[in-house]
Amino acid sequence: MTEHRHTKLAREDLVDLLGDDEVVYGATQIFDALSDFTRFQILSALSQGERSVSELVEIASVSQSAISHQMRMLRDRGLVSAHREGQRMIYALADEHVSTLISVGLQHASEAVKGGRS
Amino acid sequence: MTEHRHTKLAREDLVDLLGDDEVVYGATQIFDALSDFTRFQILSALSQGERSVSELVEIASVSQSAISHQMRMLRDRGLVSAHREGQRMIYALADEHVSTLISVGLQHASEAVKGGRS
DNA sequence: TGAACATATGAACACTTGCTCATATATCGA
DNA sequence: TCGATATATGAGCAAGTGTTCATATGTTCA
Repeated sequence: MTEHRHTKLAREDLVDLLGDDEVVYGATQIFDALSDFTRFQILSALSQGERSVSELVEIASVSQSAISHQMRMLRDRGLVSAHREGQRMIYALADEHVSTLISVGLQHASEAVKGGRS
Repeated sequence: MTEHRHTKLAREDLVDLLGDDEVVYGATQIFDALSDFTRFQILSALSQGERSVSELVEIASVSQSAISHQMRMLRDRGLVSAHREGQRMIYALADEHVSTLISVGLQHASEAVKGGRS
């Protein structure tokens, strides 16, 4: 396991990363994962703990098939990990950054929505 | 102007926000803005300072029309603001959260990519 | 006013996406 | 092994997306 516990990036390092198309593409991929309502709900739930597929079906209110398809994508992108427990497949977040992103995204949205609500 | 300078959210507040579909949808919208390669480049550039449309055309290597279309979307979502300076339109980030998200996204991607490169 | 420059807009199109339906695979208990 | 339960997979489709091309609007300077 690599050690990388929320070390803040210097501005110059950030600019370096921006010059690397592969890194930039990778960044867009994680944002893409969070850009869909269903996937956001899945990842938010996982950010609070492991969940089985059937639990996620309940949480996201979509079909079991839809959840499975989404989980495959999230697994392919390395955002979640899975292990079997009896008949159930248990999914967990595989990337600590996702939680941070969810938190910042929600904070942004709640401030944006506050303005529009009396 | 509302004061909201990076106050960290308590876990309970986060769970509250997750229950609000409107807030969740708003969060997915900002992630959607960052999920496209062109828009990510635009927003990264703006996170380092104001830019005109023609500058963004250079940075993102797409047509002027493509940039204008994207800027309209970013304006509609309240992520950028614009003002005119002579013949130029100058765009700027309108949301401080975007910079944070870009930074975390790049950090995630650089760690992910590091593994795949010798 | 008219040419040159900067940006915006609308239509059209290839491509992608998230879903459903049907079905396959995997595991458990009797 | 059989039926029940849990999850995965593939095909197909309606809806959405990002781009380009052509053109419109806006601004400056002579």
